[in-house]
Amino acid sequence: MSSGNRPRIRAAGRTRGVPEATVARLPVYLRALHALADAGHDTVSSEELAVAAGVNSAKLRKDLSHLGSYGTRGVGYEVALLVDQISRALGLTQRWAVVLVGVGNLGHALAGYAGFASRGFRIAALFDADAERVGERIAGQDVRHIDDLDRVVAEEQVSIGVIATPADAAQEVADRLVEAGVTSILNFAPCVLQVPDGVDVRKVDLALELQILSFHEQRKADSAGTVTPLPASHVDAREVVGQ
Amino acid sequence: MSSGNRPRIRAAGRTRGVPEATVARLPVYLRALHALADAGHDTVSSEELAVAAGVNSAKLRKDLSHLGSYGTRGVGYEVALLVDQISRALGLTQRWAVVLVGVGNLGHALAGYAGFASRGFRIAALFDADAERVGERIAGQDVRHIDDLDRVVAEEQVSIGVIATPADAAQEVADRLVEAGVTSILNFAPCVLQVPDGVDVRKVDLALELQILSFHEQRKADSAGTVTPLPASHVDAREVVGQ
DNA sequence: TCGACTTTGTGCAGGCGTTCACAAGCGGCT
DNA sequence: AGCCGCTTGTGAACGCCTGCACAAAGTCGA
Repeated sequence: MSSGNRPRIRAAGRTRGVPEATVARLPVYLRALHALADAGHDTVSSEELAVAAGVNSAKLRKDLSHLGSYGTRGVGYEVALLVDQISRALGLTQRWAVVLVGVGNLGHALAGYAGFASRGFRIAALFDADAERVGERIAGQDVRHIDDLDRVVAEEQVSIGVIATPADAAQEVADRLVEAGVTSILNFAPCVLQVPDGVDVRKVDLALELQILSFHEQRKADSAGTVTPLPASHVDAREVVGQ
Repeated sequence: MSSGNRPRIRAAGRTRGVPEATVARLPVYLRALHALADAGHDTVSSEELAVAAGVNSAKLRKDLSHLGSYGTRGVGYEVALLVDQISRALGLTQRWAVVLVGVGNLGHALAGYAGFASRGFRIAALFDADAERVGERIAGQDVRHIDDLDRVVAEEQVSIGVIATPADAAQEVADRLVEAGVTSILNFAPCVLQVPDGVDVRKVDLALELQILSFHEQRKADSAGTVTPLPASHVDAREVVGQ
């Protein structure tokens, strides 16, 4: 996880005590619920929603129980209510302002990614260190120079930063983001970032995922070779969907 | 999880018994080792490498112990040897052929992403269903029509497919990939894929990561509000780096 | 050659997450 | 009104992962 290994913090707040693993699945449930709502469903059972989200129904129910009791026994969950509750738990009732640093290949794509806007995030500004790129217009935004970062973050109440620079620039960008007041960073650069306590970092490493797939591919090839020479005969029953 | 929750498979093969959580970290170690090698380091201690990879040193040693005993007590690990062993474990001694389906905003960026090539993956072909896009030249490759998928996968021995299409097209693309013989899929479309047993799916959801950050941001804001009105006073000591 | 120091590899305990299985609760039908 | 069937919410068991702490094993210097 992934992921959740550190003890979750029992801080004061409505959503305290929600396990990290659950938090990571809430967006998936939310997406499935939106799809169900669009399809005209009014209520949904844990079994149906679990299938749509690709998880076990018991896990789903336990996840939802961390947010409260919003189901009706014998009936299921009201889709609209659940959308509202999960959105609230995830903090999506407000529209977060995000800055994106690095408008190279990947940064370009991220700037134009519709999924951000549709899920409650607003790209407040694009930055790059390359003077050549400053002023370029991408997805309705002018690319600004990284030196303007402090001002924009303060003016636009930005708390989330996205790093899409080359790896060798990522740490410096992270430092500047933190100094400007950003407290959450999504890092696409293939490197480990050092940040002070209180700053959350999540990383997305495109090549890393492929390398994990490579591991399993090799394993399949090995076992196919040792067990039986047929290529697609005995591959084992697995999925890795969960991340 | 992310991640590793299903029981790992004890299949016949050299790398059996490597926990999923360990597999997910091996690429990180590998990257750190490459950086150390470039910096001229010949050997490295578990403590040094752990810092570079952002993990606990005991965890690192236990991870490496799953691959075998490649360290020297009192000295550390030989960088070159470790690179070799991890590469072998991950199946990176061969160069995997990958097909990329969907050359929209994100697909474009992925096609040009240098990190794939530098880590042992070769993009064998680009595909799109839009006739408008077929023939377009991206990163030295001609975009082909999705109907050519079967032929290319067979000819080029492709076992890994990357989906970068809109969500509503992803399932059909996945079906066609599987039918063509692909056994590992990296899915960038924001939806859950149904695939037969024996096919591995990993998903990367850009908006999902932001939503997780949103959750923690809200929690910080809540606790800052309830504990003390100062904005950046008491944010709790956390990192989420691990994923 | 011997002793001191350094670092690996691992046994073990604790915590988190997943899953099973079932009691509790709600709606609908008679 | 009462019963039946369905679904939620959760107690409990199990397994994986993490991190501590230490013995084993190697190097370096005298």
